[in-house]
Amino acid sequence: MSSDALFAALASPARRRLLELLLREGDQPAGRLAERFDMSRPSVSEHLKVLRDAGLVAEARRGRERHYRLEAEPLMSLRDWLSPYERFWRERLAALGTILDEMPSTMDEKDDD
Amino acid sequence: MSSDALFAALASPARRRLLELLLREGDQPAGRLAERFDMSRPSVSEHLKVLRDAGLVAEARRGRERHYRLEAEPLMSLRDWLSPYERFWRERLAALGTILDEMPSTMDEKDDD
DNA sequence: TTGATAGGTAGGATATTTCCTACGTATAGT
DNA sequence: ACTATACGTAGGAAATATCCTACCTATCAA
Repeated sequence: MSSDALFAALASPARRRLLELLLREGDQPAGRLAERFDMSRPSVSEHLKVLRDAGLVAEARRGRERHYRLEAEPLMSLRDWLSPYERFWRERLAALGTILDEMPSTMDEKDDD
Repeated sequence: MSSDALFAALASPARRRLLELLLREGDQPAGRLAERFDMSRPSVSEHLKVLRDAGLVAEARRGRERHYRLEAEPLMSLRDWLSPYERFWRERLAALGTILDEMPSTMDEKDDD
């Protein structure tokens, strides 16, 4: 409902890395995820909690392990949030193109970057 | 370059609101933006600084005013960040569709939630 | 030049985040 | 039943974020 939790969850590099690991390597138990981090296991566990609260991951208990899986749905609301900005961006690009089209053609120099 | 500053900038509701104001109402001087907030003008000014540092807004000095405008380009890197998750999301949706297709057709009950 | 306006910066109080080391709970294996 | 493993939670230290009230600078207008 509130996108605040979503944006806040994504603000931490550690949490974005967790999402990326789940995306690229699939579901994993918490411990296996934690191994990859320089930080303590409980800290990773807390980051997982933030992601859980934001609906970005879900856990499934398998024996004494807890397997986490990516839940991408909330990210689709991020895409929705983004889209008017994308429209804005495209309009600016289009306007820039028009300006360039209207420029004297004698201005053809090489541009490198 | 680093997306950390971008995500961090978007983490604050006040800053997202600033972006939205610039998107929907166009360029505005800092003071006019600040009027809309419950917080003090210097606080808004600091939020604008964070947005500036993230490349999300640019200022143009006009007399004693500073007009801010939206710079949507960094948000396009957010879209890029998002896209693999969107692909993931679509694949899950497709998989769900397949499962539903393979279900016995006798299972058509109403579901409410 | 003097005064008013626009808006940034400094310093500080308070809240929040991030990380840690214990510690608790549940499951698996013996 | 006992021990080890997996993993969360508690409590707290330290860093960072958020907000405030001064305060400073630059421009405009008389």
